[in-house]
Amino acid sequence: MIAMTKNATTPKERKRGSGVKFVYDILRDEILDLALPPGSLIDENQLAERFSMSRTPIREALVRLLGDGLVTTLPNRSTIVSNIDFLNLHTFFDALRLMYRVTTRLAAEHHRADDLGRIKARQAEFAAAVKAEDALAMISTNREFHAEIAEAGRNPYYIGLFLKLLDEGRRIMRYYYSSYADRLPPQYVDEHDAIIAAIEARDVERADALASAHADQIVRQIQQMIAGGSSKTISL
Amino acid sequence: MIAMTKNATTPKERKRGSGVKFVYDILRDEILDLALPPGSLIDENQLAERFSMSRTPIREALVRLLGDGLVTTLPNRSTIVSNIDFLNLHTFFDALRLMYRVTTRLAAEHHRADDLGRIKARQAEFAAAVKAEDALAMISTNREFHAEIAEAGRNPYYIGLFLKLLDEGRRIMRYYYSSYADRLPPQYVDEHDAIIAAIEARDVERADALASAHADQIVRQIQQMIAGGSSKTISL
DNA sequence: TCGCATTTTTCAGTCGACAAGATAAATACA
DNA sequence: TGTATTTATCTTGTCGACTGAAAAATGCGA
Repeated sequence: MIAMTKNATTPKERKRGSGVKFVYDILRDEILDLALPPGSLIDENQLAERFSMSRTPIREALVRLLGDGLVTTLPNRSTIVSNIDFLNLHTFFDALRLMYRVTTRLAAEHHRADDLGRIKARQAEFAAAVKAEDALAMISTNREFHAEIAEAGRNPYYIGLFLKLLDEGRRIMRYYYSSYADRLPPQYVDEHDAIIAAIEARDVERADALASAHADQIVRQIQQMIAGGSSKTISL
Repeated sequence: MIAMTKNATTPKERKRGSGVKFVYDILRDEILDLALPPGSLIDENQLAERFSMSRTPIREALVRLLGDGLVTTLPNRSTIVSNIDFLNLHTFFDALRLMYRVTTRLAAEHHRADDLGRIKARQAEFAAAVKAEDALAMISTNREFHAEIAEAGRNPYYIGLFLKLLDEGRRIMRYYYSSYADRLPPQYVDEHDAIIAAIEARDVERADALASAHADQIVRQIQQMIAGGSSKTISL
């Protein structure tokens, strides 16, 4: 039997219509955290029992995950957690870099007064994670920081792709993540600050350049992790 | 009662597992062709009867369309065909332009021998549509042409977003499309040829520039359609 | 011991039914 | 006659069961 660890799962009753979102969110999280590693078999009956609900809402959640590309279904056979395409990681990096740039550009162009506050709040959270040397928190707060910037850019198409990429990045990082205190480059905090300043000054070109450099940094770090990492030892 | 026009729908039996894809494809097509205009109510029971199958596969198809953003569901109430966000069309144009550029760039960089053949085949189809002054065919063959280029670029993230944008474009064009022979700028054919040449020569920068200009052309034409079009008279 | 055909088992795809929200209709009341 | 409240209807969300297709298990002959 596979992992399929914990946990509670409300023994009580759920509100009508909430069931799907409930299992979707949980499964999605478990996939991105590699609690369900790529290739894991996903059994509908098992999930139905685990969440103590019928197969129907489970199925709907799986269809959504399919749409996100997080699971793959073999026709008439089991559905599995999608594999990470390690051979084509460069396409991922390329798209990630472009989205970093484009969203930051647009934020510099279109941000409104209250956007800055939210962005700075995310940056504070990120700084706290760096200070605490909590790499996992870094990943997630970094995501929120850049997602907030993307929101300020107000292009739903870019936002959608960017979020997808950031999530896939989370999965990749997890994969190559061995120890807690790998290397935590604190210059990220400064780079974030510089990006914020450029956005605030509405300096589109500078924002672009900074985001580009920042993206290169991050991509490089991930590539280092991949190259040097003891890999596949998923701690925690 | 709403439109929900034609048609046959296989009276015979379907193969197991094909049901969902079947209704998904048809509904998707009808939405993009505005046979189901934005805001249309989508009734599961009605569809179930129309396709003579249970509500379950219908439902799954709708969930997929939801993932594509083509339909919207009001909780516990009906699902409707998603509206076109006319107020933010500029975000659409912006993303479309970028994807035109990026995919063409990558095609120039990464295309392989047999890619050119496929691309040229699509271009031939496009030229035929132009010659026939069939604007609807132009839209669809133009889509296939650029989709083929995107495939040659081999970045699944860009391909995904680009296809989504091209489909949304089809819907928008349909919306503002009044007469068959609006204006059919034949220079598109030449522009396509130039793009092909640049890709073949692996001249990335030239391919980028040409794609950029081409995108601007197309965007401009759509904007003209919107501005001058008698609008909302959806013929055919 | 191995390869192939056959049976068994498992699980995805589909179905019909029921129950809970929500809306529209009907009724009561001021 | 207009507004509030109850009732009826309609539709979605969920359920349990059935069916069939593919994989695993079994049997058999070389």
